[in-house]
Parts: sequence; C-alpha cells; structure tokens
Amino acid sequence: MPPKPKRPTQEDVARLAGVSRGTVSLVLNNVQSRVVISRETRERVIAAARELQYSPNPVAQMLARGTNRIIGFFTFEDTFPFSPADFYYPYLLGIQREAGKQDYNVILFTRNQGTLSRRIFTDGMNSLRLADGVVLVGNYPDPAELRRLADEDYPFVLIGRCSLPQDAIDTVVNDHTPASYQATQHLIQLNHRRLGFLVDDLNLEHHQERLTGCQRAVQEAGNVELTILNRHDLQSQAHLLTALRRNKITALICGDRTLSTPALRLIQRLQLHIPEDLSLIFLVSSTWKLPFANPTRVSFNPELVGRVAVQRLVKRITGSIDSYQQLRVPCKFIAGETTAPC
Amino acid sequence: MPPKPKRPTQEDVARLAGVSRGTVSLVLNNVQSRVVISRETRERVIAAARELQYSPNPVAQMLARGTNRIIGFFTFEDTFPFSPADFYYPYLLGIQREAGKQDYNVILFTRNQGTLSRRIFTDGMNSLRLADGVVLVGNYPDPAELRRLADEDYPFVLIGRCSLPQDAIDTVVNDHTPASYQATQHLIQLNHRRLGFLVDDLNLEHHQERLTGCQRAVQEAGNVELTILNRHDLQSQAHLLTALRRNKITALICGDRTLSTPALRLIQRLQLHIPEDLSLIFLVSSTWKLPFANPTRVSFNPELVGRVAVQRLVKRITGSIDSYQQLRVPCKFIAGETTAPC
DNA sequence: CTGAAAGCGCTTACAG
DNA sequence: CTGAAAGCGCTTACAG
Repeated sequence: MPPKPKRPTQEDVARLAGVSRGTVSLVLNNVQSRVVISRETRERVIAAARELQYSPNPVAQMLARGTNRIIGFFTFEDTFPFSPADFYYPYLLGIQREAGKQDYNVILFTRNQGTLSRRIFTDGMNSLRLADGVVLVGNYPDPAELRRLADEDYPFVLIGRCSLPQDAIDTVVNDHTPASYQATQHLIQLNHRRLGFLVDDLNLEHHQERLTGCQRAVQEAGNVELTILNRHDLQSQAHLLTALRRNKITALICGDRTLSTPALRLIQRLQLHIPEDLSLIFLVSSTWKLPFANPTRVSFNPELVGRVAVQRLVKRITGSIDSYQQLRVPCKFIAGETTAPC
Repeated sequence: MPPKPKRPTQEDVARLAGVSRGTVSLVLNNVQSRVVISRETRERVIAAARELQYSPNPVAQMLARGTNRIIGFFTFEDTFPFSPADFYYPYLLGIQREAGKQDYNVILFTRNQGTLSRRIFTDGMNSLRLADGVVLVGNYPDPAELRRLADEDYPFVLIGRCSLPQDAIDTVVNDHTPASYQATQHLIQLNHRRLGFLVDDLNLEHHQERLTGCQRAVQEAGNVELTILNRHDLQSQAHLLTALRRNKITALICGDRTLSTPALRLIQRLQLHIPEDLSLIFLVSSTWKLPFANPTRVSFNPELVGRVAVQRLVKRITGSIDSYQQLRVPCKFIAGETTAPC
C-alpha cells in the first residue's frame, strides 16, 4: 500500500491546467503585477485547483516569501503561561485579538518545557524564529537573553519591567501613577485631609509610581497631609492604632500587596468599621481576594497591554520604527464601597 | 545602507568551519546515523555556529522534514476563542499543557477574522495546513467543512458534538451520564424518593444523557419515582406548585440550562427555602451565575478534555491509529449546599 | 568519515 | 500574456 497519500502540489495543478507552476502561483495569489493573465487561463487554473482539492503549503510559502505572519507569545515563568492562569490569560486575550486584526496568527511556544527552565536560547539557538516577532511576558527576566535577542535584531516587545535601559528595547508596562493620582483625588474630594500610605519596599518601581501619583494629588490640594506607614507600623494592633491616631489618619491607601492582608487583619481586630471609621483604597492587584465585594481600587488593563504590545511589535517587524521606548498603559481607578466621606 | 542585515545561514557556518552544509546539519542536529563525525570536526562546527550566533531557520527545517510539530487550535465561533472567554480558555489550557508534554507548539488561527464567518476553507483552501493537525471546538459545526477535512485526510479532533457518524471522525465530548447518575444517587442517599427532572428539549444529546444517568440511578434504587417537568410547568407559580404537590416532589434536578433561571424565580416567589423545603441539583453549566455560593452541581473538566483531544490528535498525526471514535470525558459531581436530607 | 546533489513546495524577477 | 529558472534554507540518501 502507498506510504502516504501525498497532498497535491502546485505542480499537479499546473499539469492539470496545462500551464506552468509560476502561472498557478500568480493566479491563486491573485497577483496584480504588470503581467496580465487571461480570464480563461485564470479560470482553468482555479478549476484545476478545486478539482484536486489543492491548498498551498504554507511552509513553502513562508520560506519563499521570507515572512511568516506569525506572532509569538512566550513567558519566562516555569510552567507555560497558564499556571497562574488568571494572570497571563488576559494578556493573551489582547494579543490574540490585535494579532487577528493585523492579520497575524499567534503561536504559543510550548515545546521544550520541563527540561530546563524556560529560556529563549537553548544550545545557543534562538527557539523563537518561527515567529516574525514575539511578545515576552514576565517581570525582570534574564537580561542576558534580552540582550542577545536585541543583538540579533529579532523583533520583540516585553510586557513588564526589566533592568535594561529604557531606550534599548520595547516594553509595555502598567502605569500606576495616574490611577494612584485619581484615587488620592477621590479621597480628597470626600473631604479626607490626613492620609496614610502603606508601603514597604520603595525600591520596586511600581511602589514608587503609586506613591508618586498620590504625592502629586496631595501637593495639588495643598492642605493635605500624607504619612507613609510600613511594616513596622503593622507589628501589632497597638502599633497600628498609634500610627493612625498620632497622624489623625482617616483614610489608608494600600500601595504594597504584601501588606494588605496583615493590615486588614489588624483593622478587623481593632474593630474599625470600613468605611465608617476608616476609608480604604487598594492600589494593589488581586483585590478579588479581599473580603469586600467591591473595594475602592485600581485595576490593570491587561487586554489593552496585550494589544499595545502587538501594535508595537508589528511596527517593529515591518520596520516602520527605529527607536525603542517604554510604552505605558494606565491602570484604571474604580470607586467602590470601602471609601466614604470624612 | 544595507536593506536587511540578513541572518547567518547554514552556508555561512559551513564556510567558517571549512565543511559542507550537510555536515553542519548532521552536527547541529546531533544525528546518530551510521556515519560518525570526528569530535574535532564536530567542535569546529559548533564553535563556528556560536561565533556567528547561528540558529537554524525553522521554516526551512519544516519544509525539508515535512513535519512542523505544531498543533492548531481553531474555533468555529465568530470571534476568536475568547469572546466567551471563560468558555474556551480552559480547553486551551489543557491543549497547551499536553502539547508541551508531547513536544508540540500550539498555533492559534487568528488570521482572516471578521471578514467571513470563521470557516476552515476559504476559496476552497484549507487554512489550517501550517499545523500538523488541529483541535476544533464548537458545538454542531458545519458538517460540510468537517467532511472535507476528513476527506483530505487532514488530522483533526473535534471537541463537542456533531452530526457526522461517530466512527467517521474523532470527537471528545463531555460525558454527562455518570455525574447525573451520581447526583441522583446523592439525592436517594439523602432519603429523597420523589424526584423532579426539569428538561425541555430531549433532542439535545446532553439533555438525554443527563436524563439517562438519573433514570439509571432511579431504576437501581427501585422505590424511587422520577417525574419529568418542562417549560409548561413553569408557566406560573401555580403551575409549578401543582406539579410539585401532585407528584410530592422533594428534590428537583435541573437538566436544562434555559430552565434554571425561570425555575429559580418561581421557587423564590413561592417562598420555598432551599434546601429545607426543596433540594436542588444543577446538572447544567455556568452555575457560577446562580444565587448560591456552592450549589450541588455537576461541572465540566475542560482541561482534561483538552488534554485528551491532543493525545488523540498526536496519535492521529503520527499514524498510530486507524479507526475513529468518540472519546468521553466524565463530568464531575459536586455535592454542595442546595441539597439536604429529606 | 565527508561532500556534492537532489528535494521539500513555493515565489518572483526575467526572458521571450 | 506565459514559461523556464533561480532562490528561500534546510535534510538526507548516496557516492566516494
């Protein structure tokens, strides 16, 4: 028996239609060169293709054309995108939508998992080349890999922060500043004048950004006081109470994810009612874990981040830009039920 | 200036190492043919590749090898997978994981959206050929497209039901029978003896399956009575009350998604307390919309479905099977708080 | 052990 | 208007 019932090729179509392979290509791709092909020939070719149930081999097309119309999606995390599924999925959503709009397919690089930690270069070889370019995701990834990628002139956009200079590669990041600014304005409009800002590690960029947004709103208002609280103020109920009383704080802004749970626990023990006794704003992610149905908060816009990343990547692939930059997608402020007038 | 700083090819590596292109290929792919290549040559080639920052062009490899190690994911729904995001995403999760395990990449066919409704064949051409095979998702898709695909011997597995004979193509479906059986047993153990089963359209396979599972449990028990209620019994509070009273129903099994909301509304108006006055089981999906935190219910296992689909697809691609079948992945029964002892 | 050559299935100037 | 031919960058028998 025959080993494989091979698919018909351009050659077969050409033979059946009685033309050359080049002609088949021109007709089926509807090429509008200066060359004109008679309607009759055209129809003969199309009929032959249909009769043979011919479809072109996209791999051969890609090789000949030198472009694949594929955008890659790669994450540095150990397990592929979806272990913290809810985290990566919304990015993919945006990536996929924008890719479709720009007429690209999307490839998920799932091969070679589990062996080494996820790296782009294995044995020194770029494993991403099937895609015309790639969207990378993961915070503070290996700078060496990024550098090598840039070195090779392989088009990529990183979603997240990295340690390379901002004009060396394209990145898309969540911009926490505007939403933090709005959040603080929201409190001020509610007549709060003494605010606490809860944060521990100001070396983290996004912590710093949140603080900056708040400070800006505070400065604009003029008569508002902002006190920074940190881990030490959460050592005990007494510590927290002292910090709040001493500064007469009526509203607390949580700018550090690791502190939100401990802070909430103490607040509960102190029998403080939210928002009557204290207004609370969460600038942090994963607010769905909070014991409030609708906290006043800030939320990411990962779908938009994904879209922006793809838009940038496509420009890079087509060579229509030559500088690199950090693109900032603003987070959204959402007024909820953990804030009330002072 | 040069148009494009072209990437180094095998040719470049061969020249630098002073060997032929074939040798480069053998070395870099670590081929263990009967041919042995001296360690020295080997190292020379590897060094040359490293120096040039060479990585092979996967497109050329695919063309030469005739296999792509790519699995496709395609959905028949208008917008790509993710409009009803929560619906398709869990399948993709399983697909992606299993693909990685089997050393395949995954491609999302996002091109050519928005123009026509999503079809596999455009202008009679199979748009999926970049993948070695594809996982299709969508209930009751166009049989003509499936038939053509099968006709072409293109490997695919459909997640969902279709109208083609079960031995004509590979499908993976949610099996509702065992979980419905368990759900009914659960009620019987709680001492319920008169059960209502809410369903409208028994022509839908999964409705029928649910009923079958229940009936099986009822028959085994012997002393239990099962009454089927339908849309007519939900016309008004009075209708429902009559149906429940006449049959002395103490537990209601909802086997039809479209009826769950209307039924619940009537139950509320009748001031029936759940589960004290009436036990309730939901065999339907999207139970997260219900006004119960933890309803007694049945849930899909979409990740497993995705995995099973890929496992089957890989076997089909590699040609290690020659028959077609419907694979059934059992749904899970989850005892919650809408059922109580009778 | 190594190299020359054919082949994978297309696209695209180029000559007629 | 059409066809012959080179080229895309690999892999893999096959001859030496």
